[in-house]
Amino acid sequence: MTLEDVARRAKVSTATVSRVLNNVGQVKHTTVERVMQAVEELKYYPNLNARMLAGGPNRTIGMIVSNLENPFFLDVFRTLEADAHRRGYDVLVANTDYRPQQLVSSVKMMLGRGVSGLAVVVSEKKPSLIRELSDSNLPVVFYDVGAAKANITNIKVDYRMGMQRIVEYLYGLGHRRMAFIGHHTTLEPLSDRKATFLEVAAEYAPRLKVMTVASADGPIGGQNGAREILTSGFRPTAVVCVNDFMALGVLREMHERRIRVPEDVSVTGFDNIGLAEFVSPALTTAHIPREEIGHLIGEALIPGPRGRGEGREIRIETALVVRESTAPASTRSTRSRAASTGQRAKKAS
Amino acid sequence: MTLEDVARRAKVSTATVSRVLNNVGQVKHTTVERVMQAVEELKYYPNLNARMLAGGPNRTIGMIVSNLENPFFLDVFRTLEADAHRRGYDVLVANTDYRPQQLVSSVKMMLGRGVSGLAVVVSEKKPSLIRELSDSNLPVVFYDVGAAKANITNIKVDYRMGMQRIVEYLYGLGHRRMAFIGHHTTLEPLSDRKATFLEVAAEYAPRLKVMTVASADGPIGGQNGAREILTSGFRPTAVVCVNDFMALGVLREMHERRIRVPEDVSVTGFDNIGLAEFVSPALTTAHIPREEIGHLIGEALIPGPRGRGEGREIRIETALVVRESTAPASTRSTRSRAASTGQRAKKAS
DNA sequence: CCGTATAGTGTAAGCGCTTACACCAACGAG
DNA sequence: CTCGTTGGTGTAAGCGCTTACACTATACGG
Repeated sequence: MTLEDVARRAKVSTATVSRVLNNVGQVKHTTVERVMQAVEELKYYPNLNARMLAGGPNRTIGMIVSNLENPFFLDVFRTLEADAHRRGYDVLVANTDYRPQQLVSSVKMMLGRGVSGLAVVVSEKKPSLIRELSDSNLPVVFYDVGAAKANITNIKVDYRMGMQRIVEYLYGLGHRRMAFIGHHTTLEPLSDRKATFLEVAAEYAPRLKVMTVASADGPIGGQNGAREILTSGFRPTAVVCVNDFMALGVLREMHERRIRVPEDVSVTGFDNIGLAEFVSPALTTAHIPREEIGHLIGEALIPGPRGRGEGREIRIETALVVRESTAPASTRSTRSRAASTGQRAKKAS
Repeated sequence: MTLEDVARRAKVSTATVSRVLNNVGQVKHTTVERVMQAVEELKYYPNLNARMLAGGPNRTIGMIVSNLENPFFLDVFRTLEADAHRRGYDVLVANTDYRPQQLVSSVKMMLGRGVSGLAVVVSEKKPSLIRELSDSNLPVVFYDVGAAKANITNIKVDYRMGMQRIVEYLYGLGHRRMAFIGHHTTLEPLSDRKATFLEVAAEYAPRLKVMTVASADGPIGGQNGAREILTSGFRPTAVVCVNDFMALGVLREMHERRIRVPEDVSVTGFDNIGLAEFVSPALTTAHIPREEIGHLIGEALIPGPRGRGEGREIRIETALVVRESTAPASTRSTRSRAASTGQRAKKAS
C-alpha cells in the first residue's frame, strides 16, 4: 500500500493525498473525504522512512539513557513519552548500559534516524560527542553533562546539596561510621555523589569514619556492596547508597543477615524512585523530581504553540525524604567489634 | 554528510561506498581503506531512513509491550535487545498501557518504520490486528495471543498450571480464605489467571472461600487492592496476586497495617521478577522464564546463519518458587471476625 | 469582458540510499 | 591472438514520500 494506491483509488494525485494526510494546503472538503475513505479501505499507513527522507513532518524524538532498568531513567522516559504522545510525537529510546561506546553508536543511530530532538540522560560522558551535538543545530537536552547553548538545554541536579543533607542528617542522628555504596564511580555525575560524601565526611573527621565500595547498578550490585562492607570488619551504623535501586539490595542483605534496619543500621538511597516507599522498611532518600525532568525535556524538544524556546540551563534541587530506613545510631551496634573500626576509607574501583 | 560527499572525498562512486559500508560485492582492498578513511574524516553516518527506503539491510525489529514499567516486560525487552545488539540489530520499543487503541497505532508505527520483525508482548488483544499481521508475511512473535503460522511464532505461558499450583500449595498450607488481586481483568491472558484461581477454588468449595478485586497494574494498584480487601470485612489468610509487581504493593500495605507476612497473611505473586527476592519478605511466586522468552523472540525474528526458521507454537511452563511470603495459615487469624466470612466471591471490575 | 486573485489540483524534482546492469581491464586457456 | 571469466567500478533507476511550481477553474471588481 503506497500513497499512489490511495491516490488512484481516490482518483486524485499523490500530492493531494499527501496534503490531506498532513493537513496542509487547501483541499476541497469532498476530496478530503474521498481520500480518507480510500485510506480506510486500503488500510493504508504511511511509510515513515519515506516521509522523513522527503523532509516531511518529523514527529519523533530520541532519548538515550544509561540503564532503563533503573526506575529513575524509566520514570523520566515514561513522562516524556506521555507528553510526546499527547503532542503526536513518538520517542525512540536507547540504552547504553553506562558504556561510552554504546553512547556513541546510540547517538549515531538516533541521528541516522533523523530524530527532531534528542535527550541524552546518561551518566557517562564523551566530550567529543557532546561537542559534536552542540555544534549541530539539533535540539538536544543533556542531563548532568554538557553546557547550555542555543540548541542545547542543560538539566543539572544538585547532587552535592542532596548528598550533603543526607550525610548531615545521619550525622545528626549520631552516626559516626558510615559506608558509601556506589557504581561506575569513574563517571562524573556518579563520582560527584561519592566525592561529596567524602568531603562532607572529611569536615567531620576525625569523629566520622567512612568506607566506600563500588559495584554494579541495581539490587544485586547493592547486595554485593553490602556484603563487601559487612565482611570487611568495618561496622558502619549507616550505609549511604548512590541511588535507591542499589539500596534495595542493601536492604535485602541486611534482612538476610538479620541486621535490623533501622535499629541496627540506617540505610539511605537517592532518587526517590516509586519503589522506595514500597519496600520495607521504606527508604529514606533524596527526592529527584523525575516527572518534572521528563516534562522539561518534552518542553525543550517538542515545539509547542509558541515554538520551542532557547536552550537554557536548568538546575534541579533535591529534597530529603525521611522514611523508615533511618533512625538514631544505636549504641548497641557501635560497640560491636569496636576493634575493627581502625581501618578506614578503603577505595574500591 | 551524505554518501555522495564520502564518494567524492574517496574519489569513487556512491555505489562503491555503499558496497564498502554494507560489506557486499567485490571491492579492492585499497579502495576499502580509502573509503573508510573518508568516512572517518567526514564523521559520516548513514541516513537510516534512506537506507530502509532503498531496501537496504533492515536491521531493526520492533517490540510492543503493555507496560514497560512492569519488570516482567522490561526483562523480556532487555534480553531481546542484548541479543539483537549482538547481531547488529536495533530494537524499537513501544508501550501500550494495556490500551487496544494504542496497540493499533503502535503496530502502524512499527510497520511504518519498516521493522524486519515484530514482537507483540501484550495482554490486550485486537483480533483484527492479529489477523492483519498474520496475513502479512512479516515475521511476528505473539506472546499470549494469536496462533502460529508460517511467519508467526507463538509463545504461550501455561498460566493455568501455574495458578493452580499456587492455589493448591496455599490450600495445602491450610489456607481456607483467599483473595485474588488482579488488573485489567477483561483482558484474556490476565482473566485467565483469575479464572483459574476461581476454578481451582471452586473445586475445593465450600471449604475454601474466595474474593477477588481488581486495580491497576503496579505497586500502587496492589496496595489499593489490598486495602479494598482488608476493609471489606473478608479476612483472607492468603492473598494471591496476578503478578509480582502488584504483590509489592500488597506487601507494603500489610506492613503499614502491621499485618505480618507470612505469619498473619500469606502473599503470592506471579512472574518471579528480579525484585521478588529483594523485597522483605521475599515473594513466593510462579517463575516465568523471561530471559528464555527474550531469547526465543530473538531467535524467531533475527535471521541467524541458517535463516530464521518457521513460525511455531511454543509453550512455556512456570515453576513455583517458594520464598518467605507464604507460610501455614495461622489459626489466630482464622478466628478474627469469623462472622464476616459469610460474604463471598465479590467480583470487582 | 478583461485582469487578477484565489481555491483546488496535478506534475515532477528531489530526499539519501541500494543494486541491477553495464562496462573495462587483466588474465589464463585454448 | 582471441575469447570467456572474473575482479572491480560506475551509471542510473528506483524506494515512497513531500513540496515548489505550474496550471485550471471560478469569482469578482473595474
